[in-house]
Amino acid sequence: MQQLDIFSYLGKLQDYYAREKIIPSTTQLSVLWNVKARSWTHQIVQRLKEEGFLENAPGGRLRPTSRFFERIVGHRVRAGLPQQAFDVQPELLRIDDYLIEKPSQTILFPVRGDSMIDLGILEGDMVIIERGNIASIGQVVLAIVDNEFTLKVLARDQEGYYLEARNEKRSADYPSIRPGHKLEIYGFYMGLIRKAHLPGHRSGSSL
Amino acid sequence: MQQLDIFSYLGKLQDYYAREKIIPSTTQLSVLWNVKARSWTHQIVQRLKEEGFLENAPGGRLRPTSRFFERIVGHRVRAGLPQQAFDVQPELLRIDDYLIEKPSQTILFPVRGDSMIDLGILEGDMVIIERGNIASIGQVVLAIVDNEFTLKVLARDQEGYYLEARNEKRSADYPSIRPGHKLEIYGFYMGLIRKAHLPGHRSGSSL
DNA sequence: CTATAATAAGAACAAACGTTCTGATTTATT
DNA sequence: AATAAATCAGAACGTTTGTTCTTATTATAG
Repeated sequence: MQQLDIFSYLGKLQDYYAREKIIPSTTQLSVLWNVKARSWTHQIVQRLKEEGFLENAPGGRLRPTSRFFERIVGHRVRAGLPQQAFDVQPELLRIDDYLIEKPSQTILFPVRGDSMIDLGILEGDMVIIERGNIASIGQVVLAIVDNEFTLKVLARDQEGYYLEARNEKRSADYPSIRPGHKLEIYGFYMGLIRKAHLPGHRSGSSL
Repeated sequence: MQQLDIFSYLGKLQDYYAREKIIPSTTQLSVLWNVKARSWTHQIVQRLKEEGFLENAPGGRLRPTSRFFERIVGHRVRAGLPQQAFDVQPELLRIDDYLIEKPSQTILFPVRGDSMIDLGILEGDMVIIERGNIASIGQVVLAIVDNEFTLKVLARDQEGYYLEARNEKRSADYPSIRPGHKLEIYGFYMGLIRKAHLPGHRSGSSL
């Protein structure tokens, strides 16, 4: 008997996907894999599905699963490291996938000031905002106050809704904001991305 | 006459793609877009191709271009609310491009603990690490200490290099780490991504 | 060698596909 | 009201699709 070497097929497909960002049809897979019969290609695909590398998207076409992209760093680098890291290399867009659920209603917003520093939101960060105006108390929202956007925590007391900063040290500088008549909420804080500002030159000595 | 509102179609497709990770067939696009005639769907697709949001993969199927993933960046003042108008081009950026310069040398790393909280790095964040071992003093590095990854600030005094935490409040809990004989640096902190934990539901999907 | 299961190929088919054509309806402008 | 372009719909085409069936070839264990 033999053992079908799933992984040689998988490898070729992974390389193809890295290039073309798409899983091809059975016919094209046959070419890619040097398999003469589509039926056999189909068989291999079935195996890859059983192993959890592929799955059927609505409509029947194939798409990669998360296993398809799996690659543990520890293996490549150092055997036996307890914590795993995630390799981003094969599929760049996974960060985008991870962060954004409704692209059409999402905008990025640069943060100014340190009024939300206690939540780890720093000046220069890009906040991910999803449009919507049904907010819960305690949620971080992007509100419009005096025709300017401001990122604050939505709060409420007997007098009604208001906006709170989150900067304990400078709480005096960031008093709660009570809207004149109506509180206009533009969207919700869904997360953030930050680009570290590196020290200008990398002159350090090698270790 | 009229103006075909490309962006309403594009938005629906972007949301669909975020869910299903695939561009569907013309037939399914018709359903998604509520268009009765596949011919008209085909027309809209042509327009999206002309605008550079879609392209044909080998084999003829559609795939998203990099423009497809561009996100709108908002501004401080309300004046130019991002309404996706044609006349005023909003600023766009791709999250992955923005964050990652060298995909092949970049990994993501989940943060545990609050030892770096003063730098706005919280538990649950994903730190972006670029491999390399030439570090500058003051830089945040991912080091390997006792066979575990740890994120700390690289420092140096007359005795040599060591690692510092950044948590003023609990500085007693995070003493500086002096490597036994050799300090092994895995990579540098290049930024981070954070998914806000919303009140109620939605725990993160796997990356 | 023989038996057996994995591997490979081909033929065939209904369904779905991308595309083109032709015609109807809507819409804004004159 | 008349016009012209944009929008929408339906039908029809040849091709590719995913899938199943049947049959040949290989490799290994007994």
